[in-house]
Amino acid sequence: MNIEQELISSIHKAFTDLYQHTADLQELKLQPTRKEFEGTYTFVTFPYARISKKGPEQTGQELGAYLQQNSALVSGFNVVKGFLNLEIADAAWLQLFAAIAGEDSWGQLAANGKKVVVEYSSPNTNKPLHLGHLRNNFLGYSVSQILKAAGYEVSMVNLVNDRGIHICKSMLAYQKWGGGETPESSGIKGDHLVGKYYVEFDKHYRRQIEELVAQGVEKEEAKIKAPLLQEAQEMLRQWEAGDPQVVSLWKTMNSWVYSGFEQTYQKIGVAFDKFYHESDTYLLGKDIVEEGLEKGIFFKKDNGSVWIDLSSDGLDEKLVLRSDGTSVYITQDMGTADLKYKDFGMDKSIVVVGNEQDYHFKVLFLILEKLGRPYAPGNYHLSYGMVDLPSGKMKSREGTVVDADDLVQEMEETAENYTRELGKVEGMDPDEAKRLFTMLALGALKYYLLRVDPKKRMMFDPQESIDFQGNTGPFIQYTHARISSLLRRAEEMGINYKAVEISKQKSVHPTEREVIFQLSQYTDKVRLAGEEYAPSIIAQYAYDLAKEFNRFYTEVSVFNADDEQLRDFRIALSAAVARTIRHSTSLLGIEVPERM
RNA sequence: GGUCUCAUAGCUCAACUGGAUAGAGCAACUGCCUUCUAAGCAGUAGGUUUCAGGUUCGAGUCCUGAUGGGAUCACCA
Repeated sequence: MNIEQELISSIHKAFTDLYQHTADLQELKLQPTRKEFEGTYTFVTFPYARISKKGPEQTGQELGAYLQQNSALVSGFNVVKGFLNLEIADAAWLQLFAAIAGEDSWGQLAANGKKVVVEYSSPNTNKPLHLGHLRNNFLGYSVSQILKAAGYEVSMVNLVNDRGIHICKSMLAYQKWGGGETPESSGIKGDHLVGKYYVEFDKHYRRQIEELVAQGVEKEEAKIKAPLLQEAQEMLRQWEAGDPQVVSLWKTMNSWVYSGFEQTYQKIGVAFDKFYHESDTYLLGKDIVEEGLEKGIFFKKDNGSVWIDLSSDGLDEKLVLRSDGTSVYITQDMGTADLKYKDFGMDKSIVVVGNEQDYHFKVLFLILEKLGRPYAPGNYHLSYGMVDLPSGKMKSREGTVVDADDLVQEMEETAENYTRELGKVEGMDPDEAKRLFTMLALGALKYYLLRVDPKKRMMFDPQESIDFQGNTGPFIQYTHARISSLLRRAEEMGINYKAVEISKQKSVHPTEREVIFQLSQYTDKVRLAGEEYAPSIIAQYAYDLAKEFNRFYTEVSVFNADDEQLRDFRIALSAAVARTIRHSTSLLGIEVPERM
C-alpha cells in the first residue's frame, strides 16, 4: 500500500471529472505538509489554475472537496493560497502500518538483475590510512550496501597501488637507515613502519634540495637532481627489470603494509570481494592504445607518443602512451576497466575517488565511450570532496594528517570515558562494554563522515567535531537501545505483540501518526540513495526517524497505555522502528547496541 | 590565464531537485527524571541564503556578471 500513489491517482481522476483534463501522471507531485499546517501531504495548485480556469485557491477547494468525497484516504483538507493540504484518515495510517509490520524484507527492494562493481579504498602502500581514506572507505562500503538494498548484485573491489616511485622511496630509506627492523622487532604496525621510512626519505630529500639550492642550483632543478630521488628512480627501474633483491625487499615491505591494512579494514568494518594490484595491471592498456590507433581515435606524434584530441568535447589533448612506449596512469586505467568488465560483466561500474581526479575520469570515461565499450554508459565516478582540518588542508609532509588508526583509538577512549561517566557500564560484562565502546566510536565517526553530501568538501575538527549528542551516530544507537529495552520488558511480560490486530485499533495519536509516516518513507529513501549514490540521504533519514521516535517515547507511555490493545500496538510500532533503525544504519556500516 | 566546483545562523551541516514564514545539531539561555534508558524531550534567541542583475504566479535552488575559497590543466599517480 502506498498512500502517495493512491492520492496521485485520485488527483488524476479529479482533473478528469472536474475539468475534463487528462493530467500527466509524472507531473503530479505531492510534498509533505509543513509542520505549521494541518495535514500530511500537500498538493500545489498554482500550476493548474490555467487548467481549471479558476484561481489557485478555488482550484484547491474543488480538488479537496472531490478527494474528501471520493477517496477513503482523505479525511479532511484545508487550502492556504495555492496549497491544498490533505489530512489522511486514521484507518489508512493503521492499514499502512500493518503492511509495514508484516513486510518480510523491509528495506530490501526487489532484485533488478543488474550487476554493479564498486571500487573503493585503493590505497598506496607507502603509508598508513588517514582521515581522507576513512571518508573514502566509509562511502564505498555504504554505497555498496545501499545498492544491494536497492536490488543490485554488488561486488566490492580494491585496486591497490603497490608499485611506483612512492614505494621505492620508502624502500630506499629503509635500506639506508632501517637497520633491519621489522614490525615484530619494533612493535610497530606494518603500514606505520613503512610510512615512517617514507617520512624519513622526505626529510633527507628536502635537506639535499636545500644543500643544492645553497650551491646556487635552481629549486626546480634541485628537486630533480637530488641524489636520493635519482636513487629512488634507479630502484624503480631495477624493480621493473625484476632485480631479485629489489623485488624481494618490495615483497617484504608490502606484506607488512598489507597486514597493517588488513587490521585497519577489519577494525573499521569494511571488506572486499576482490583485490587488484597495480603491479599486475600496470602493463595493461597498451593493446587498447593499438586498438584506438587503428580506429583512428588516437593519433601518434613524431616522437612516437600517442594522444587523443578531445578539443571537440571541450577538453584538451591528452597523452595515452609515452614516447618510450610505457604506460601512463590513464593507460592502465583503460586496461583495468576492461579487466573488471571481463571479471564481472557488470552493468554499472563505480569508482570512489576524490574530486581532485574529476578531470582524469572525465577523460577516461570519454575515451571508453569513443572506443565503443559496452560498459561505458555504466561508468560513474563517485567523486567526493576533501576533508579539511581547522588548520586547513591535510599535508602528509607537514605532519598535519590525522592517522586513521590513531583517530579510531582516540574515539574509543572518548566513548569509554563518556559512557563510564554516565554510569552505563554497571552490570555489563567487560567484553560487552568493550564492544560497546568500539561500536559507539565507529558509529560517531561513520555518521559524522557520511551525513554530509559526498560531493561537498567538509570540515573535521578532531577536538570538537565528534559528539555523542544531537545529530550523531550515538543518538541513533541510543534510540535503538531504548527500544531494545522496551522489547526485553515485553518479552519478560510474555506479551506477544506481533499478534496484535491493528485493524481493531480505533484511533491514532498524532505522534504515532508521525512515526508511521516516517516509516512509510523508508523504501523511497533507499531507492533515492541508490540513484544518487548518497549515504547522506540514509543518514539523515535514520536521524529523523530516531528523533520522531523519541518524541513519541516521551509523549505517550507504552506500558501504561489505556488498554492492552493499545499497548501492544505501541510495542509493535516501536519494534518496527527498531527494525528500520537497524536496517538503515547497517546501510551506513554502523552497528547498534541492545543496551547502552 | 583556461576549465570545473563551492559560498546558507557564531560553528558543523539540511532544505525531497522551482513552492508556504529557509530547518537540525553544537555553542548560549529556560523548563522537564517517585512512570518504559535525560546519550532524551519541550522552549527562547540566532538569517538581506556572498554581492548585483535577470527568467515567472513563486528563486537558497535556473541564467548572466562580480567577489572570495578550492581543485585541475605533467611523457606523476
